[in-house]
Amino acid sequence: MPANDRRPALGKQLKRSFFARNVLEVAREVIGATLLVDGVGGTIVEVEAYHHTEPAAHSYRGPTPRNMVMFGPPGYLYVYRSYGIHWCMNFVCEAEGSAAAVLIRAVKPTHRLDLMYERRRKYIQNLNDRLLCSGPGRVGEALGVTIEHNALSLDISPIAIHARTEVPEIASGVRIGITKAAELPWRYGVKGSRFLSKPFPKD
DNA sequence: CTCTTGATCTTCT
DNA sequence: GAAGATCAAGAGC
Repeated sequence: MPANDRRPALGKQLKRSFFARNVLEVAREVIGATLLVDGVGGTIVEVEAYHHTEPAAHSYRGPTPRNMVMFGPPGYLYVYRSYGIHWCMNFVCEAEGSAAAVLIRAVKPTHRLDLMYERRRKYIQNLNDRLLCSGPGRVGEALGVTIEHNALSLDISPIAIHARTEVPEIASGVRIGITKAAELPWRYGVKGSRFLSKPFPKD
């Protein structure tokens, strides 16, 4: 088994207060953490940061029914519908009113792959480990996240996030699929991971 | 490998 | 009416 594929030890479970600081710091530090929803999930390998001061964020134009969780306190889950099809998950960060969040873009599956395969088979025929959670929509489907999970606390069941026990080598780059504030290098990930939604340049 | 298209929810123009 | 923090399938090279 490649060293890259070991299941890392679980660190202490992160509390809501972990998210009450700069969204870029949180984005870097959750890389390598283990995200579980009802015991299903794995290692976070790719995220992006968003903040209400830049136009790519859903919160840029102020609160709406969809994004209001972003304007609330940090340490909660913001779930939104993407392209009318997918459910994408974010960790709300900083402070009430900051409307900052970290989008979970890719996870290396380590826990309950059986359930992930069962869920993802509904959307794709030729499935493999790499296709389970390598993209924000895929993460939502594999982990069984829907609008029902919107505004749930990040430190209370069914959600658990465990701190990393080793610090991976982190790559950063521009965010994917946006046209506004496209120059900000607010995408972070595990350098060279095969579970990224897309490689980083020079990976 | 790249390109195109359909899926169809929320928000903005 | 159009665009968007996306994904999968199919065509073509």
